[in-house]
This record gives sequence, C-alpha cells and structure tokens, in this order.
Amino acid sequence: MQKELKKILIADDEPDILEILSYNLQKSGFEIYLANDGNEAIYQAQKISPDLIILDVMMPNKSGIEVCRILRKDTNLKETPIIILTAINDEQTHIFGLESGADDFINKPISPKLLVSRVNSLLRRINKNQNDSKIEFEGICIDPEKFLVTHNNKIITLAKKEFELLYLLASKYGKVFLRDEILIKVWGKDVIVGDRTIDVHVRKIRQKMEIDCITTVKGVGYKFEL
Amino acid sequence: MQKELKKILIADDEPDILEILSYNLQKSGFEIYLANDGNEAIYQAQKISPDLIILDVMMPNKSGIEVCRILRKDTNLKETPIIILTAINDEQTHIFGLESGADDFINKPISPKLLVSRVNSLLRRINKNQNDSKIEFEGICIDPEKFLVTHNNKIITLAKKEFELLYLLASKYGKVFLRDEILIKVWGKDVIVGDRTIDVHVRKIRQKMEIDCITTVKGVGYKFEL
DNA sequence: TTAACTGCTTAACAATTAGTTAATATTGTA
DNA sequence: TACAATATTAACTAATTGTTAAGCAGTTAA
Repeated sequence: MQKELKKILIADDEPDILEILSYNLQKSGFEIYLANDGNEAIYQAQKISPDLIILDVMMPNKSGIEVCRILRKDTNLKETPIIILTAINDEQTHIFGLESGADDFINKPISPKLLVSRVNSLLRRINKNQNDSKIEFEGICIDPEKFLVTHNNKIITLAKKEFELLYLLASKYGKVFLRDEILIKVWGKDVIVGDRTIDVHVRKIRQKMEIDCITTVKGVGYKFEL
Repeated sequence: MQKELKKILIADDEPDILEILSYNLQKSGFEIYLANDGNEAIYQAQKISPDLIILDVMMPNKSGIEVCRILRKDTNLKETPIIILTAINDEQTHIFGLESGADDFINKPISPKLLVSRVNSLLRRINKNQNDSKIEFEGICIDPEKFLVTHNNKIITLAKKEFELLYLLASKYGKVFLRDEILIKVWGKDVIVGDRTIDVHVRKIRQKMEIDCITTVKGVGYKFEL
C-alpha cells in the first residue's frame, strides 16, 4: 500500500536551476515534473494537475507572471499553490505577482533548504484552508461547513465517513481516486481497515443519493461523475 | 468563563518598533505576542489566534500585505482585525492592503496614543458586530443584550452557559460547530471540562426550547437548525 | 449562620448509531 | 469461461451521544 507522492511542476529555462530544484524536492519526497518555458508550463500544468507549481519569472514565450495569470483562470488550477522565483529585490515583480494570484515568492539565488520548507508550509496551508469550501454540481451541493448534502434541494443525511468520502471524490470532478488514496485521505495513514470497507461506504452513499454519481473504475478506484 | 486579556500579535523586523508598540499596548491592558518576519507572523497567528494583528509592510520573508492575504484565507483568522503599518504617503501599499483584507492603516512614525485608540476602536467595532446583535428565526428570538430567548413571544429562561451555547450555534445558522470549537468558544481555551458537559447543556436547551432546534452531527458536533 | 436555591459539572448507565467485517452474490474482463 | 474485483447484505462491535440523578460551589434570604 503506497502513498501517492505530491506532484510539483517546475518551470524555468535554466537547466541548472531545474536540476537543483528537482534534486532537492525529489529528495524530500515529491514527484517532479519539468517545463522549459511558459507555454510548456501551462501545457504540463493542465495535463498533470500538480499539487504545487514553481515558476521562474524570466522565461521564453511567457513569463511566470503571465503563466500564473492564465492558470488562475483554469477551473482545475485555480487553487493550486504557485511559487514564483524572482531576482532579489525585484519589487515590481512582487507586486505583479501578487496581483496575478501567486501564493509565495522565493528570491534567487535559492537556498534548497528554504525552498523545501516553503513548499511544505504552502502545501500545509492550502490543505488546511481548502477543507471548508462548498462543492456544487447540477443540483448537488456538498457543504462541509454545514456538513450537509443536498440534491435538488432535498436534504441527504450522510454519516461522517460517508460525507468525507463523497467530499473527497467530488473535490476533483472526474478524477479517479485509487483505493489506497481514499484510505489514506479518509481513514488516515495509520488506520488499517479491510478491503470491503470502502465498497460498503460507497454503497451507502449511492443508496442515499438516489442518483448515480460515483462510478467504479474496476481495478483502479472510484470517481465522482454525473 | 474568566475574562481574559485581548491578545495582540505584532509583526515587525525592527526591534525598536516592536518594543514601543508592545510597551504601550501592554500598558493599555493587552497581552502581546511578537513576530520578527512574515512567516513567523503567520505561524504565530495560526498558533495563538490573536484578537488583533498588527503587521509592518516591510518585513523579511513575507510582506505585511502577503501575510494579510494569507491570513484572510484561514478559516480561523478570516475575521480577525488587521492593522498594517506603512511608511507615510505610501499609496501603493494602501491599495494593495485594502485588497488584501486589512482593516486599518497606521503611518510611521507611530504615535503610541493614536495606535492605542485605533486598536481599541477596531476591537470595539468588531465586537459590536459580532456580540451584540440579536438573532431571529421563525418565532425564535435570541437577544444577547437582554439575555433573553423567546419562542413565539413566550419567554424561555436559559442559564448563562446554556444561553452562550445556544447563541454560538445560532450565530451561524446551519454551521456545524465541532465539540472542541464549542468548548473553546463557550468555556474558554484553558478550561477543562468533561465530555458529557456539552451534551447535558444541549439537553437542557432542547428541553426548555420545546422545539427541535439543535441537531447532532455524530462524530462532528452540533448545529442550529429549524 | 443556616437553609434553600441555582447553575454547573460529573459519573454511571442506557440508547443509539456509525463503522467494520464476513459471508455470499454479482459483475467485468482477460 | 474463469478469475479477480466489486456489490450487497446482515450481523456484530466499538464509539458516540442521551439521560438521569447526585454533588458541589456560590448566592440569597430568613
């Protein structure tokens, strides 16, 4: 039962920087994807849905700021934390960066240790903040604050684990969650439960929801889909 | 619940400023916490949940604006009043500061007297908005000023803790309050009471209210709902 | 000062519900 | 088809909450 690594996309046109960053982050247990310019960064980001993105300001084709601005318009990547690499004392970039929706800035030259700690703290922060945003799709509303699911304004009462599971699946529409992934995120890393437990919970959700919103992907996992 | 001092977190990288501010605010009856840069400010804020935060704009690691923006995303600190210290006539900061969710600005050099009065007025404003307002739902009226609950014009007499608990729950209709959250907000952070205490109070409220307005969310907490 | 009262907390037990498992049926796919 | 993966069901148990009564501390009134 393996834990899925967090994915980080790094975009920079200087191979040396890419190497330093990816080496250090890999060592800290992240899965690294690389891009060499702005356009590639956007392409990759959309393709792999990373958990965090690091962008250099100075890149061919599109600057980090531009990339950031574009990604913020993408439904899937709106919330993804973005770190921008700037030259030291570059106030202007700092300001534009904030405007464009960046979450953090790191000055070059980069201290690997600092970088890793920033990445971790950003991921922690985002994680913590995300967990109370409401999710809505065609008649279905999942509200973690009220701990409430409604379907066409009809209230559906879910138990805690059922709710957490549904919320997890719905948090990324269409994404297939592996069984292991579900176990870790809903039950926690250290909890050991049998194989059928997930199925039983899925069954209960399906029953209560009355519509088919959870799809089985045999041999892989489950996904939320209407 | 004991009357605790209001906590203020001050973040600045200049020790002199920290000292002046903390001296003056302490003298005015506040409990002061300090941070030396942006990251520390975030860390401290999340740790101690201050009643008010004062941030310098220019700080290492993260500017006051960035810190402000980040704190505003934190569920726990969304509502905490933030004062930003700026250099005089710094229009740019002012604009970004407003956008980032700051509540007030104070220009350097700082007059301690002015500072204290701003702090007080900000706390008063926030307090007023939160604490004194009457809550009304279909026949139920909860008036903290008169310490009175009525249901269809019939007066219901609640004890202090019962009232506080009901008021807390009713302050966000439908929101589930975790047991820990309830303990902290009604009983205070430092008070340790047994597990059943909340239940017993809920029971008493339910009995007295005669209608079902508190819903149990098992494994999570309670919410106010009609 | 005592007696009566009030509000808060606790402890013991009851009731309920969520979560899990295990056994069996069904499905999808190589 | 045969096999493995998932679905379904009901039974079990572990955890959480509800209820009640009793005790304690502080307050009031005689």
